[in-house]
Amino acid sequence: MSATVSVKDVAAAAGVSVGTVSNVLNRPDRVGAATRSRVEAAIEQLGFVRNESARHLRAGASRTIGYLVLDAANPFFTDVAKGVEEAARDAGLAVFLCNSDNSRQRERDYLELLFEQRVRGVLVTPVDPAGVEASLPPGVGVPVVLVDRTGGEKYCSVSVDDVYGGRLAGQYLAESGHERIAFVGGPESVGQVQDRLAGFREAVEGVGAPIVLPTAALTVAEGRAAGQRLAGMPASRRPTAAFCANDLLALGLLQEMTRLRIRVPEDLAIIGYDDIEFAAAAAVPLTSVRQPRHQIGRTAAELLTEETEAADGRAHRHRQVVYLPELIVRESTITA
Amino acid sequence: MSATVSVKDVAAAAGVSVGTVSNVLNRPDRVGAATRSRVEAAIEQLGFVRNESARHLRAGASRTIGYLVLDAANPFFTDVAKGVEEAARDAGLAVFLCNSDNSRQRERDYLELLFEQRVRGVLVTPVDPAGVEASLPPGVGVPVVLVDRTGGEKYCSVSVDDVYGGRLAGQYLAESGHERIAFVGGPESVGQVQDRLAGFREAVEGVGAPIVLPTAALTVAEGRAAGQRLAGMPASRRPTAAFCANDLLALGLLQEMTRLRIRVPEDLAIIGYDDIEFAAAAAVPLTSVRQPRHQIGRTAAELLTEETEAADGRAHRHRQVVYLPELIVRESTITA
DNA sequence: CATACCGTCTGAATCGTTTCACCATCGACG
DNA sequence: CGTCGATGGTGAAACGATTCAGACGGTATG
Repeated sequence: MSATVSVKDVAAAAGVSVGTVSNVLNRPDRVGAATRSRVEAAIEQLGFVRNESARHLRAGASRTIGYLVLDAANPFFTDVAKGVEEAARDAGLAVFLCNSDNSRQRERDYLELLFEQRVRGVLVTPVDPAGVEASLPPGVGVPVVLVDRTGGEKYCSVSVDDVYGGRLAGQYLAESGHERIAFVGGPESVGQVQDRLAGFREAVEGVGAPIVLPTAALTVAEGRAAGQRLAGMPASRRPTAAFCANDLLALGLLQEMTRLRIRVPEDLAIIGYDDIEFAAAAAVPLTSVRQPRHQIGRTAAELLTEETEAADGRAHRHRQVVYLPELIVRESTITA
Repeated sequence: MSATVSVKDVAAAAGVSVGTVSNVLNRPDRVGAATRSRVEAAIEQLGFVRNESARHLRAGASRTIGYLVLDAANPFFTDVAKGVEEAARDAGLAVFLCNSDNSRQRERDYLELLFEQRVRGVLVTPVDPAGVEASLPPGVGVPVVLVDRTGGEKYCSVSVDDVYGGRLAGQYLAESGHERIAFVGGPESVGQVQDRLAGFREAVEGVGAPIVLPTAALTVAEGRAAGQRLAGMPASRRPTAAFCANDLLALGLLQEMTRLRIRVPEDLAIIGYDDIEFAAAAAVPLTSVRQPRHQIGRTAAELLTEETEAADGRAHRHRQVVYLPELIVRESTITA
């Protein structure tokens, strides 16, 4: 039981050579029917499970890719992951999910682990927009595709134009007549936050600079905290609209407003970002900037397989796919 | 670049034998300082990355575990996963997350993959409570721990007493004076659903049998659908309280009630299950049966490492850890 | 001076699978 | 009857890292 069964054991039990066992496993048609069933019986009976490490050591290529995600608890990423898995499955690959949880250290550790495993390729949403390359030992021969970030010319990437998304939100609020407008989000080190704020700033310029409420993370709890700060402002100077860097923040903010009896959208209009499922499911359904989450995942996985296959032939040109987000208007911003 | 570098290349570059390179990697103290730095320079310069497959083939043990999850989009599981990762990290292990997405087929595929990789151990929340063993090729020597399910005597497991949880919800509603009570959940094949309903049934027996609204899945969308069915009932016969098999359903139900202007909790009290973060963040904060999500994950990972280590020594006795859930009362059931 | 011993390094064997050149058997064909 | 082709099977080499018995100087010990 405890001793693991190898092809050798199977071969002995079936009275054939190891080569034949391997053939049964990989090209059954090359083997006579009688022998084949004898080998198959032995496999079944001994409970043989092929050792990937050995197979892989010989073959050089694995059938697995890794997706290193920034925050597994954020529904945005799990939706992207679903797209990834779908496309990977179509290509006959399996996906290992890893969670860097916003930690540069864990990101590095997991990348190293994935490279050591010689996975077919790696998808990664990097913690630090700039420092991707620092964490990526170059030239291991493992293709890397950036997800939800661009990576210059050095990598394939799939991203969404966050500046444009911020602009969408800003324009909409400005056109709705709001004059005191807040931006809730942080930390600034996150590229997505920077870009969304930049686009937003630009769009609301006409009505004045936005009040920035920085947060320590993109979580529901931080959204609630920002809500308290916002509620603490005198009503005459309090913003009438808030754009949150993601939906988790927006949901937290919304909850806190409800608790403090500040009406949404009458007293405060709220826009989120990502359009996760919980955004529509909130009691005051959330206006949000939608990203094609599923599509992002699919495309990323497709770029990866493309790069993998190109490696065999001639050189591969890195591509940067950029999607445009879309504003989904719901009750949280509609004033009658 | 494309050709991968092996210890042999490093050895050649540093002018030493492969054995020495290996020693630098694994027991640096056995190697002279001068030689060591020469080897390290070569490693750095060639961009050498150790091939896990080879190392592992020789060593027989990997430093990775797998966690095969039922639904990566359900925050409950991502929270459990966080606990798993934490404990695994303490034990020096890395975690690969896999998502069976409620599909028996994918569950089998991923288990096979993990076994083939000879991971140190596997945590799994099985799709089918009964058919775990069917999917688990026995005796591969890879320890398996069941999460959120019990597995008889054959596996270690960490679970929560779902019957008790259902009873908690039922008792609370019955004591609150509700007489027409609904249960929202499904499919019945899911063990968790069965148990929660059983406990619930038992507890509300005194006030009459619950009205069961079956759902096809444990998702927000299905919760909304159930809400429509519920709203379609004549007000005189409509339940005054609903217990949902998980929080996603409850959130969907809540949203639909709000949309249809059925007041929560005045017209309909709602109890969810899991107490995910979004439950507290809902605009009508949700009463919910809380499971120690994080603790479940930690304990599961600890049982796994325990079993792994015991394998070396004498026989291992499987343990079943069962936690008790706790009712968290919030506004969604409080009638003034 | 011979011996023992230490620190350092080498080289070959090993893990389990795949692959490939090669062998045996047999029927068909000229 | 010899030859040719299939067809089905064999066995050893190879993948890359680890490990272990031993080689080689050099120093301390008796």
